[in-house]
Amino acid sequence: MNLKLKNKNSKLVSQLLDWFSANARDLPWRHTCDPYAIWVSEIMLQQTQVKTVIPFWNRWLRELPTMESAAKAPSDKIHKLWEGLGYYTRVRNLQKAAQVIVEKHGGKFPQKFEDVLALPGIGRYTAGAICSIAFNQPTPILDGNVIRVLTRIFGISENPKEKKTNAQLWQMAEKLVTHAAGLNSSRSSRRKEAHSEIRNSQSLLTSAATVKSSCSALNQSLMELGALVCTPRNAQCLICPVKKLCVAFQGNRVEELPNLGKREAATARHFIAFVVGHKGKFLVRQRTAGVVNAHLWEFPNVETGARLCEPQRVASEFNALRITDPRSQKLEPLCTIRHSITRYRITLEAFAVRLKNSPAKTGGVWKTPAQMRQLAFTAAHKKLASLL
DNA sequence: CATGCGTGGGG
DNA sequence: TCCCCAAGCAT
Repeated sequence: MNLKLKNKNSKLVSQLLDWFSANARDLPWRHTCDPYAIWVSEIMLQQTQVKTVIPFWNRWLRELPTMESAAKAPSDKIHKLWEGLGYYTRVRNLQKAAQVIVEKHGGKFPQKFEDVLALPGIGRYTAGAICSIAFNQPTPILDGNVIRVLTRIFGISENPKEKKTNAQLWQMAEKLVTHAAGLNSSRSSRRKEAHSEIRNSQSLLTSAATVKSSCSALNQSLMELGALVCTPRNAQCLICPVKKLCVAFQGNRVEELPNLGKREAATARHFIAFVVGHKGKFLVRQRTAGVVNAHLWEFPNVETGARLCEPQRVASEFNALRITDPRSQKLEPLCTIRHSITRYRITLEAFAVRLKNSPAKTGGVWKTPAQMRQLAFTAAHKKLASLL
């Protein structure tokens, strides 16, 4: 039994490495061996699709190419570079970690797993990904893709979020990457050199027999298979390199796995926003720390219980903001934006307001469109800003 | 350990 | 249109 499993793992690893050698996508962060650049890609890729990340990663590396530049960049700049990616705590933790690396590690990215794990914004997955991909260490990874791939290959029907099952999956991932470590063609003394060779010469497309960074390649192969073949729906089992070893495929259970519970239903919410213009400037405000979209910019807005149709009620909401004398304004419907944020479906009705009188003191700031382009707006409000 | 955190792609 | 979910982490 034990021998059987070991044999299965061995076959899985070599077939995954072969498949990855021939099918790995040409992604920009696969052209570098700079741990800083790989780290940035891993943070951006958390809960975010590859296709979305590519332009953000290119822009970030162009604007902040080094650890030092990231550590000392202004807050406005890092938020603007992250604008549209979501989960903005990630970018603040990224900068905090860069500052820690500059101050405590001499600006050099740490290689010890425990040191990497201790950095803000880096959990078990990301630490494992960096140590394996950048340093070819046999550190396991377990993300959404790997969970899907492993639950199907091994036919695990328990919910992978349960503590016991989750631990089991981490153990499987560890066994696989440990197997891969034994396949490194170079001896330990040459491993590092060989590793940088493969990344620099872009020899991702070599056969497994010559793979020199097996830990890196194995971990990436699991995620790549999950992204390209072993997908949540319409999995391409017929072209899967490990279909013969896959319990779910052999038992026709692919659609059932992984067994993730059901999601909480979305809740509808309604907001109205005001685009207030006066002498070529517009009133905007920065969201406070500790709320959704903290530190990002937006137009003045309020949540309403339901969709507001009557102009009287909209005017009443605007007056409550005490921006100007109630009689000196003109409200014009601008647009309606629908978007989702976490588990809320939001309808945002926007109104343009042209002030006739001077505005009162408000909690916001007056900015020209050119100034606003330097600031990071929430996705919905960025659409409003683009109308100006 | 459950929950909050964003946004956009794709079926 | 609606829903799932994506290279997770912090609290």
